[in-house]
Amino acid sequence: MDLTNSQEEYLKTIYILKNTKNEIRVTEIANKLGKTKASVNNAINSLKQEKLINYEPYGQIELTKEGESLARKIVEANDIVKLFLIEILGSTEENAENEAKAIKTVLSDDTLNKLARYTHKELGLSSLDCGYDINNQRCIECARRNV
Amino acid sequence: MDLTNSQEEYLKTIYILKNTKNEIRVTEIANKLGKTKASVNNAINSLKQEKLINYEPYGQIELTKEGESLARKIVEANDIVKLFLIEILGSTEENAENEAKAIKTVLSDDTLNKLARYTHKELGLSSLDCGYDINNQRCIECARRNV
DNA sequence: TTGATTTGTTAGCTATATCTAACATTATAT
DNA sequence: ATATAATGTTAGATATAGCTAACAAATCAA
Repeated sequence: MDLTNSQEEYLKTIYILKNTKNEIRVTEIANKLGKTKASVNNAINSLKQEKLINYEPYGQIELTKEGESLARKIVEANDIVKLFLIEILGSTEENAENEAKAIKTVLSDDTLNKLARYTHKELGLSSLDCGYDINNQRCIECARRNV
Repeated sequence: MDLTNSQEEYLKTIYILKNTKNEIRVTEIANKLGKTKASVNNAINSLKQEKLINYEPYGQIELTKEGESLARKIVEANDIVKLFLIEILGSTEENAENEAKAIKTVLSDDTLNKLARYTHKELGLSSLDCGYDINNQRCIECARRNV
């Protein structure tokens, strides 16, 4: 039931595009990820099979409830790693983006939570331990500041 | 010329076994990595093709100069990530081992250096910035403490 | 409204990485 | 010295993830 890196990448992209455009096109995903339309087609069919998106040929791409929640988690994991790389280690935005993408797929929820809490604390966003939990409610402070 | 994750994993294992045993057997690698002997066979042939190991059927596995240096780097990257996960985030040894393995393959040299320096500094192993560089000489303090 | 352009799909190929099963070689023990 | 066990190899299958090229459907413009 676990997604492959590739599937996560596609799901993340769909989620992000959903929040900026009203229509998602296969071509758009392909361009964004630097893949061919054929590859995207394969990918969305595999996501459909996993019931993470609804899709009919030539139709709209829609995230299912499960797909949406999984995507949210993936994006959030990405943000956690990126924040750490940029703010704590001093990586560049571009570098952080690339590496976060790859790293987030291999970290356990527990590690992600630890990393988020550590980073928040170091940055003074929370006093001691914000109790961040990627699967549940985010700490109020973190939510307010969107970190 | 870049190795795949899988190749890195095999190379790392060979390097580590070399330092503990005088003989490396295909079966041993297979057990250590939880793969079949057939898979190991494929892998060592691909490493041979990359000139990272010397190997003749039924013979000894030997790291070439290039293989040895690459392996050293992989192991060191692994240690950097593991140290951070355990000492800074408080992960368990087991968890850190698993995640470090996966993470190290995607981090740039630059990020690894930053992570090492950050961890060393936080742990008080170095005063300010130990100047750790995975490709060159390690800082004297780090080398002495083997971190 | 119809032809051109854009968008999406399908078929078939490639490469990596795994597996199982069968076979070959080497080592061991009596 | 030879049978058995351990070790190593090969062949062939599967799955993922990508590609190109050819085709199909939808959209747009004249």
